[in-house]
This record gives sequence, C-alpha cells and structure tokens, in this order.
Amino acid sequence: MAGITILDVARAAGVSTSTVSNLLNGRTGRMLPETRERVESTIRELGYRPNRAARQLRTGKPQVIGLVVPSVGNPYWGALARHLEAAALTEGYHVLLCNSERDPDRERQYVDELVSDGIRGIVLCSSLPSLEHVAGPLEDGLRLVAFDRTAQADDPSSLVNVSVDNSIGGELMGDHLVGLGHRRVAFVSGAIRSVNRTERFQGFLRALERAGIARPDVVTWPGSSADSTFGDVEAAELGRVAATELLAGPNPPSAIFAVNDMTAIGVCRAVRDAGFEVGPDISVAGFDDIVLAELYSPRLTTVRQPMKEMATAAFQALHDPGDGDRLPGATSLLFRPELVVRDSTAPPPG
Amino acid sequence: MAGITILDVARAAGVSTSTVSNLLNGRTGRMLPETRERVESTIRELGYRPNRAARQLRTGKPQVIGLVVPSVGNPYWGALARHLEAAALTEGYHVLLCNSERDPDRERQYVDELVSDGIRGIVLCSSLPSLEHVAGPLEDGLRLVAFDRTAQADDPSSLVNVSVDNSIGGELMGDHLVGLGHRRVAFVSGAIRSVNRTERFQGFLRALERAGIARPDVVTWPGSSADSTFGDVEAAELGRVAATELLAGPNPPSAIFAVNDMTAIGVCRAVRDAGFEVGPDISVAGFDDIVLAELYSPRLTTVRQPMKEMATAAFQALHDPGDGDRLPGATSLLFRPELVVRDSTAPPPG
DNA sequence: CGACTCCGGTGTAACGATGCACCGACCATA
DNA sequence: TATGGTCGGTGCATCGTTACACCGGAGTCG
Repeated sequence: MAGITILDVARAAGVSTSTVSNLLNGRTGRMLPETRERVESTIRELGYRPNRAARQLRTGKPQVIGLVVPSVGNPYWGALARHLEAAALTEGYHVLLCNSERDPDRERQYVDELVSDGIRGIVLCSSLPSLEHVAGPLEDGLRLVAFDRTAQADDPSSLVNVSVDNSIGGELMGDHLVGLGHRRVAFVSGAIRSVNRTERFQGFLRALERAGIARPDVVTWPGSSADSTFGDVEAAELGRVAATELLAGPNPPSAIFAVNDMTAIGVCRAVRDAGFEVGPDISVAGFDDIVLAELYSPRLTTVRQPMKEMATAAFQALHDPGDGDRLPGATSLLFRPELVVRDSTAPPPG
Repeated sequence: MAGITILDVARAAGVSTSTVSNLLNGRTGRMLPETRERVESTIRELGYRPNRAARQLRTGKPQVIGLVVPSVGNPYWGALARHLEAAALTEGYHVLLCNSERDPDRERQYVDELVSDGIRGIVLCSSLPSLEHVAGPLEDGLRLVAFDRTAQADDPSSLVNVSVDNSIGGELMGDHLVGLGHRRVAFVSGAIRSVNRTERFQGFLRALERAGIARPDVVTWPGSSADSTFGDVEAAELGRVAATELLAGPNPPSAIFAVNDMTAIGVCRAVRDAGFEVGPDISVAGFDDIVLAELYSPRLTTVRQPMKEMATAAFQALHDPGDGDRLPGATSLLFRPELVVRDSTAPPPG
C-alpha cells in the first residue's frame, strides 16, 4: 500500500516537495548533483510511486490511452490490444479497453467518456465510415489515431490514420495467384469496412489486369450495409454462403480471395462441402494473418499485417509531441503488408 | 472537453456543491424531491460528468479495475476481456488491460503498479501456481479474483477464485466419448496450468472408469515445466507432436481428448498428417470452446466455459462489498461447463 | 416559553502533485 | 559598499470532489 507521498520523500531527503517534484519531472537543470542523488536514493528506499490521480488532477493529463475496438474477443483486435499495450508500457502508459461491439452509439459514448475523463489519446477502430462524431474533441486537442482505416477527404485534420497498405496487399495476393497459374479467380467480401475492401480489391484487380486476366467474379454480401451488428463469426458464414454460390455457378473459379481470414475460413468450409479439397482443387486466400490462419487446416495463405509495428506506430503518434511541422491535414501511416504463402493455395488442377 | 465542474452545477441549480455531491453519491435521504429534480435536470442540461481523477484523489478508489492476462491476443483471454469490460461498464467501471506475456516478473510488477495507482480490484489470470506474491496487497484491502484457477490450500484468505468446474468438464467429455463407443482413448496435455489439467483429467478418468475402461494413455509435454514462456501457438504444436507419437504407437487410440482447444487443433493436424480423417477415423475433442472451435474444420467438439457468466461473476466479486458474512478463507466460484458436440467426434470406425 | 429534535441542507478542510513566482546567499563588478 | 546576476532551491495556490461537522429554522413536548 503505497501511502508514501511526495511529502514523505521530501522530509526524508531534507528538501522541499518542489524539489522532489522538479526531479520527477526532469527539471533538473538547477540542481546540485548531490541533492539529486540524495532525493533519488530516498525515492528508491521508500519505494515511492507518484499518485496518478493527483498528478492527473493537477496536470489534466492522465498516463492512460484509450483503445476502442469492436470486440477484443476477435483475435485481430486482440492482437492489436496486446501490442498496443506493450508499446504504451515502454513509456509508462496504461491502456483502457473499450469494446464498442460495433455499436456506433457505444463508440461515440466511449470517446466522450474517455475525453471527459481527461484522456488525451485514443486509438479508435471505428466501424463508422465518417469520423465527424469525434470532430469536437479533436478540435479541443484530443489526439486520435484511426486504426485499420485509410484517410478520407473529409477527415478532420490532426487525425492520424494507421493502416496496412491494402492496395499493395491485394496486389501481392493477385500476383501470387496469377503466378500459380490461376485464370478464373473470384473475390469475396462483406459490405462493411468498405474502404478496406475496395482497396484490397483494386490492388487485386491491378495484378490480374497486368497478367491479362479478365475481371474476376466479385461476390459481396447481399445483405444491407445498414446491418451494423455484423460480427466476426458472421464473416465466416458470409464466406461460406458466397463461395457456395460461386461454386454452384456455370464457370466456377479455381481460386477465391477473401477480404479477410475469417471470411476465407468460411470459404474453405463451402469448398469442402462442395466436395473439393482446399489447395489442390480450389485455392483459397485470406487477409490479415490472424493466429487462426496458421492454425487452420489447411494452413491459410494470407497477407500479413505487421501488427506489432502498426501498434507501436499508433502509440507513437499519440504520444509524441508530433513531428513538429507535420503536413497539415490528415496524415496516414501505411504499412507494407507481407504475403504469407501456406497450404491453402496451389496451382490449379489439370 | 467537459470543463464543467460540480461547482458550475451547484451555481446553476442554486445549491451548494455538497448537495450536488450528495446526490451524486446516493445520499438522497435528507433531500427534498424538488431539490433533487432540480439538480438532476441541471446536471443533464449542462452535460456534467464527474472528474474521475478528482474523485479518486478524494476517495482513494478509482472507478477502474485491472485485468492481468497472459496475452489478450489469445482468443480465450480476449473473450474474458470482452465480457469483463461489458460487466464493468454496467457499473461505470473501466478496465485497464495488462498483458503479462506469461512472465512472472511482469505479472508481479503489474499488480504492484495497479495497487500503487490506487486500484482496488484486479482480475488476475496468473500463470503462477502460488499467489503469495500478492499477499501483501491483499492484506491491505486489495480485492483479487483469480480467474481460471481453483483454490489452493495455501491461498491467501479474501481471495476469490473463479473457474469452470474442470472436473465435471472432463467427466462430460469422458461420458460423451464413451457413449460414442470409444474404448481406447488418450489424453493430451501440456505441463502448464497444472491444476486445471489435473482436474480435467481426473473427471475424464472418472467417466472412463465408470464405463469399465482401462486407464487411457496420457501424453504430456515432455519439456520442462520451467518453460514459462510456453505460449499459445505452441500449445497447438504440442498437440501435434503428442498425437503423432500416439498414432505411431502399437495400439493407437480411437479418440483423443486434448486439455484445451488450441492443443486439440494441433492434434487434428497430426491426425490428418497420419492419413486419418478427424471424426470418422479418429475423434478429437478440446476444452474451452474458443471462437476457433466453431470455425475450425471440422468443427470441434469441446467443453464450453460460460465465459460471460464467469466474467460477470468475477466483476461482481470485485465490486460488491462482499456477501456480508462470507465464509472465511478462500472462496471459489465454480461454473458448470457445457458439452458442445460438433463434428470432430464420432463413433469409432468399424 | 424554553429545551429538544428533526429536517434540509451548507462550509470547508483535506486528497497528492505541480510549477510559477519567489527568495536568500554568494560572487563579480563598478 | 551598493548593484546586479546566478545558483539552488522553496512557498503555496490550485486542480475537482468528497464527507464530516455544523447550522438555522420549524415543529414538538412538558
């Protein structure tokens, strides 16, 4: 039980609380090395730890950042949470966890609450296309990182976007499938996170066109985009339904690229249900490289997002004073994805 | 960007800050309903939100609980984090996330830090068998819930353990496999989380013995138990290695029960690598029912932990003043697991 | 009528850290 | 010896909320 205050330290070291505070906050300019060492060793001996609440009350800035994700139960967001927390820890920051459950109201509410708690940095993994609902706090100095989302024209300035380069990711996978010899390929996607989907698809398309391949079949979720409770297990179901439809068609593809790993897993199930083997008969590829991808059977070929680096960058963007003269307007940090070839893709049969 | 303080509210409502504070803290006994309503509506109009830092500074109790897990990247812990946060939210609490990465030192350090930040409630998912390292804080009034762990004789009192009834879980699975007609069964497990492992195994054994079946083969991780960095993806690898060994043996089992879903997935891979089909040829079962289990191929038969209920109970145990005259000594909350039969188990061939 | 008791609040001293505005001592210079 | 400048610190008001101690007025009782 701490209970040890700055006053205890000051008394024990024979200085004033101001001096201890100065030391604690790096204002050691005008301080005798001797005094400094005496205070430092006193702090160590007493096991003093600053009280965060008092510090926050005084400075208005807690040593905490907020993380708002759809659901940390999803391995993708879980991985982000893990790496973000690790990055924050290196600077003595803690992470407050918020699950929006893909509910825009909850998302808004969380941001408001965090802000009014004095938190000045938030990593937001929004399911909303627009971010105007956080424009207010942003103007008041909130540092906001939008994760897994690319910049939009109407983004508030001072917003930093951290994301993988979805377009290149799509292209990498397109090159891979083309290189294996596939000529009839399909793209399967849900309607949410439409920006990502579009970019992944565009990159994919670019690779195919370069190889002189006709525009692939594209199957997207037939449901309305207003279906905001669209979850993660449902993503797999979508993949299954879409792939079933594709395979029953007149001229089925020999390879299917799903917008993410969850969906790819659903596609795999459909492929098997249709009597094919994933890999040898029909190639299936995903995106994200969640832990599941490596463990799935067959091991899933996918595009890896460098999650650790992205999480670290997200924290830095919140924590740093800013790159001084950063370009005005919204900024994006795009990370290079990496193709991970495993067992779910192979040359087409025949 | 609140900026609105209790003083603003008091002035606007024409009362003292004390009255507003009294209302906020439920001391409405001696208060005219009229006054109360006036203050309440003022609060609403002004959009006042109490400043947590100031409140904590005054009361010493922040509206935050700590969650220490090995890694929230693991879907099992991710699910816990999600449900715990949801439960906390209903009472206005936030959750501070800490990933110990299975490092005992980090675990200790997190607890110390949380305590010295004034946090009075922690859900600890410890990889350590003993909890003496938190005995100090516990004596000083820290409320501590140990999750996924059953009580030990030398547990500090005032500790609450929340866990699924592993013994019954094992028994349920034993009954299921026996009921399918299996007579040669094996149990695969790593060395960590030894208490859980033992209990799951004991329950399993009980079911087998009741059916008059010989003691099953048991394969545990050959590595040393000091291997504390033993992770989650490695759990799958362990399953693979263990099952490979089993299947190459003289009298291979027709069913394999793995200590958890991750390990079961590794077992599945080994089964397939050996040229068998999971389900029809060899039954494989897991434990936990992580999201992966439903998505895996084949869908995994497993024992579900009622995660939502367990997380809610864990929060309640931290939050409630205690059940008045709770029994002295360590308390355990055991939850009933549920058998989930899917496609990875089937009657033995022949 | 005076003493008591409620009722419905209010006044205010903390909680622990911060950082601006000082201050005394010492030295150099004029 | 006055003047000014550093050096190495210190004094203290302040952040927003809480809750204990208190208070004035109305009602009750003998």
